[in-house]
Amino acid sequence: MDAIDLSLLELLRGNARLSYAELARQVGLSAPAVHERVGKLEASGVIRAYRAEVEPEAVGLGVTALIGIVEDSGGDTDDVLEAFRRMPEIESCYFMAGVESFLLKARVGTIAELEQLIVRLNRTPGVASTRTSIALSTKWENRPQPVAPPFT
Amino acid sequence: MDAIDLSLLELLRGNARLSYAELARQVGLSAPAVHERVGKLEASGVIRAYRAEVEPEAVGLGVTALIGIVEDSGGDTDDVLEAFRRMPEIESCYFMAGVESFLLKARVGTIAELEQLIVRLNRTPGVASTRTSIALSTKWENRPQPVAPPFT
DNA sequence: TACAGTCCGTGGACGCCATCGACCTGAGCC
DNA sequence: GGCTCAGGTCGATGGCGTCCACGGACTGTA
Repeated sequence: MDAIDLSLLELLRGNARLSYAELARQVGLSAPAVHERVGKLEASGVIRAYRAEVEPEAVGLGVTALIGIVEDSGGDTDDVLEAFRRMPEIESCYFMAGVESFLLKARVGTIAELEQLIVRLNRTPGVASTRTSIALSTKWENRPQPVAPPFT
Repeated sequence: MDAIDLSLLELLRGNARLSYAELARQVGLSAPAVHERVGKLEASGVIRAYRAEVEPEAVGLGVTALIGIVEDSGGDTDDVLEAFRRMPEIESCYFMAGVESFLLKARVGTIAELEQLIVRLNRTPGVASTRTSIALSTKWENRPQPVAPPFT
């Protein structure tokens, strides 16, 4: 993991569909060299995936909500997590410090669907309570940090 | 925007580096047809970007925090937003319903950097107070919803 | 019905790209 | 020195991206 790897990561975070030839030109190596470096970054898990970022409204997911979850004292955290994992509306799941053990980001089409999701969450064994905040608009999301910090 | 477009979106959300030829095979069209459809999805803004998803720890960003912002009654929301936009640590920014006008997701390298970020946020004109929760671990993030809902 | 226009696809062509193997070079180590 | 290995370049080749000409389905109009 050197400066060239960091440039590659930055380029691919900006546009994941750049060709190896183009990446090679940008970092000043040959295409096969870049191919091998990117392959290693993928294999070692530094690059987790390549994703197209889709406008949520365009696929009928206009409602974004952030939901804090307070866990039941008796519940099994793994079971709760597994239940969350089975709910496709939950796009992100963070295990938090604080009273609320989890913070979920969910995306649904309508407020009615959000209501159903909250009901399902409250019924989930191990969940003591939920606290939902609705996002009126997403100013930006998953913005790549422009420069990677100095590296060891 | 028909069923084929939705399949293309789903395929590209799963792997943004699929070739047009491969996409064409999956949806049963020719490569040029897919090329044109994807081009239109990009032009119309349905596809916002293609991003490589990078393991944050691997680039020295091991600390994730979610920060709620209460706005000053006198402040200008646009100015506050602009100030946030200039802080690269802020990866996502939602405008919320509720007492806290914004929810920010920030990623930094160390707790010390988080402290500096919070100080900067509290000093920002228009910000009345902040409430920071630290994510101990990210269970998952930006998971693509498996199937797009029925479409009009 | 006939006709023209539009949309959206296919197939062919051509140049660039991905990818493989062979080879080169410098660093580290006996 | 000479071995080994990591990591690069170069050259070849098959597949891919992309442009263009063409054609069928649908629609509105005479």
